[in-house]
Amino acid sequence: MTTQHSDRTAPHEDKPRWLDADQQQLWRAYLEGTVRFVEAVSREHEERSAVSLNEYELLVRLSESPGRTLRMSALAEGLARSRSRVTHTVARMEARGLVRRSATDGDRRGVDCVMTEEGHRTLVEAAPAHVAAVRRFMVDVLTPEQFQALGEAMASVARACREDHEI
Amino acid sequence: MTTQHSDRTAPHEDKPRWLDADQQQLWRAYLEGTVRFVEAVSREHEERSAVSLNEYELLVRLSESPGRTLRMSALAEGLARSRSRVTHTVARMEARGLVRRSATDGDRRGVDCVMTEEGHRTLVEAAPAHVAAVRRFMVDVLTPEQFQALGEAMASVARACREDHEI
DNA sequence: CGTGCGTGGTTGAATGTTCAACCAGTTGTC
DNA sequence: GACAACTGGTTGAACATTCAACCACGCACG
Repeated sequence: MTTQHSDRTAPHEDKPRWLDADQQQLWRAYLEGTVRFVEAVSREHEERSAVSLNEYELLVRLSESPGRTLRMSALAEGLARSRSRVTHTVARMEARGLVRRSATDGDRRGVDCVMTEEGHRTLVEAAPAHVAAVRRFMVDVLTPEQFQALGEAMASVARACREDHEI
Repeated sequence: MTTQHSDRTAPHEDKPRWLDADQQQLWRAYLEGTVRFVEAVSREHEERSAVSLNEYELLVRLSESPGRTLRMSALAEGLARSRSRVTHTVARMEARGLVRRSATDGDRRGVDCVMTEEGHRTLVEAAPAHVAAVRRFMVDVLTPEQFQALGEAMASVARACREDHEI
């Protein structure tokens, strides 16, 4: 693992010094942690479930919405994904019978995405493995205080990103 | 099978209650924060730089290695990406003159990836915008204590994931 | 030696994502 | 009420990633 990081010799000269050494280390830990975490959770989905992590998250959103229904744009916004990506994903899931599309009433531009019974069943089947993975790789390895600090910090980050994007 | 479950009552009924309400909220914040953050930083790269966030991270690894060189497998492991993915990415970057491949000496199976002068120049040009984005969307919106807690928590998560993967 | 197995890396096809162009419907404005 | 600008969504081609099959080399053991 190449976390060799040093001021002593040439190798590091290239990187502008933009955080002090301690901060660098924290930043690296953040990077590695997030990527390994989604990797680990995704792996669980591939191995044990009929839907990918992405699809699972989409189903979760639908399951939480009244009528198990959400507009395409609301889905995209809620998942922080491009509209195009959601269109394609939903198309594939529709072909598998997990969701179904229907016109939004009131606004004829809109399209509602509705979770089917089959989609619901799939979600329920996938949930335990998902939950177990999140526990195993995150919740259970942190103290409650750490988990809370993590959530609060990321809430601030999310807000900053959201604000910037909207402007 | 049109066994309508009670759609209109508790919208949340579907999701097994696997974390208490507060924890749910923290978990959601984590999810949203991480995805919006990479989205925001990526956007900066698309807009202001010649390399994507992925390619940038690869160049950073090389810049930190002696001789600006790393074996393909070391790159893959360090970046937590599949070997295949690194092969393809490096192929594209090689075509653009950012890196170059050469045989590892001592082990004729191995391939070294070397950052070129051009690649180095590109990295140096891209760095300020990258740094600014990370500061703007994360470091500057957190207190030092928050940032530290975040880094430490993710270090634990990373360790848990790594251990699981190796076994 | 030779055979078998593990490692390092590539390949190409299938799959998923992005990007830009587009269509249809809505809203505002004069 | 007509026209421009905006919103919601789709399309298809370009691009990126994954997956499984594969090749070449190294290592161990008979």
